[in-house]
Amino acid sequence: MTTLKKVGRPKKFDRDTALMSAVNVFWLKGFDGASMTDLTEAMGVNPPSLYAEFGDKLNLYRLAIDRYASNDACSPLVAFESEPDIEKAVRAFLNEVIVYSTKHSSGAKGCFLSSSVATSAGEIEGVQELLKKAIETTDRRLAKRFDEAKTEGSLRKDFPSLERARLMFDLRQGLVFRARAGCSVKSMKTDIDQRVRMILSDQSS
Amino acid sequence: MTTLKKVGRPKKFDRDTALMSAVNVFWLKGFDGASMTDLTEAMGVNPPSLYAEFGDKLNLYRLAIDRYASNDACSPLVAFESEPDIEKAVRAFLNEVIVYSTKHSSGAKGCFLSSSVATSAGEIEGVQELLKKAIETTDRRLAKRFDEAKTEGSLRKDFPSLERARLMFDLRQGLVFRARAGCSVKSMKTDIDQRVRMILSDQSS
DNA sequence: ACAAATTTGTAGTAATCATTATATAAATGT
DNA sequence: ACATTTATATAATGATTACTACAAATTTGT
Repeated sequence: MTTLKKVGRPKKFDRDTALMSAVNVFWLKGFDGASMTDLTEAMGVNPPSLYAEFGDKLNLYRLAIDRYASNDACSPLVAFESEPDIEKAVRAFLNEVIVYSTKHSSGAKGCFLSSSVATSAGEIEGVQELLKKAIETTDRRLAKRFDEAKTEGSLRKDFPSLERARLMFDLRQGLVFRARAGCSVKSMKTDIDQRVRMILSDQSS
Repeated sequence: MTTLKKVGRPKKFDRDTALMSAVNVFWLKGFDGASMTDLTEAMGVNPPSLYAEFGDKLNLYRLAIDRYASNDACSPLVAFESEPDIEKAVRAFLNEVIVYSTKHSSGAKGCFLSSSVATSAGEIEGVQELLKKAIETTDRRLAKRFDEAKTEGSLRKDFPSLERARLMFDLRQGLVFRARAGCSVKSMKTDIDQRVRMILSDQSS
């Protein structure tokens, strides 16, 4: 039984959907640019309910970051992990980064963490730590896929998984920054083939 | 004659130094996070004088972005351009990006454009265009140095200057993002040698 | 010395901000 | 049926926001 009857008037909103709406508002406008009015309207939650459920604005922001950062379904990562062929997987990752950062349904460009949260890392307590953790987690998640390709035999034994994971992730920042700046999909896609080769290249030479 | 006597009470501030102080405040706090009180205090300019000199907050922001983006003395670029040996030049660029984004005198981490301005590109009119222009200008400025190395003979004739310029710039975004998230200098420096080789590598194989 | 011009410093404006007090509505338990 | 519990809706709170009116201060020109 997941739905156990509770006393009192039932909530009008779903916690997780409301939180994702908050992510979209913060993504589009940033922490300081997003007003509580923006948030309550987008989330469909009245101020008193919002404060009861999520605490104050800062706490809601931290929860939004955490929700976004711990999203296993992040499409570029999923694309990278679900494609069996490692070369196609790397290509799918880069492709999906471009699609994701230019065509998100909320209208926000780039990536919530690197295009919006980064700004508040200088001032808002706790944000920098959340960001750092998200980066390290993603580095490891990317490296894991490379490690699997190594044990499976499609990548050579001395392939530097973590180093190339960081490379992929850093290239990603470039793409999302360009997306936020309004660069065209076409202009960003021109370098993909070359970058796939680089990421998988043997640099012992 | 640069200093011509003007009637009226003289200004107490230097326009350009005040503008650079504004850059630092916006860099640290973002557009919405920076209050006019923050700005007037840091710039040493009273509100009426500020409005007379720079217009409203939005116009000051645009001027600050323009001042920062058109700074020929950007230390990573200068390092890249002034080192004669192309391999050392690439290494100097990456090194300087790390130093710049972690040790800036204002206390702000990362890069003003990618760590702060990017947030406002979603909402504030004109910012996205300024960003895009800055990216394209930097891409070309980096490519120019590669072209010079080609004509001078230290890089092969078919070296793809603009493609590698974009690569360098995108890798830079990764570094400044990590810096903003509080990653250590040491952790970021580990990949430099490998990345230098990649940027200069021959990918015809 | 005095008028004209321009900036400074202070104190204010109206609007918006995050947050909360109050009252009403909708569920369950007995 | 009625008390208890929880969430809702509205409106108000004090603080802060961007911005400006006003008077004093400091320069040049005559």
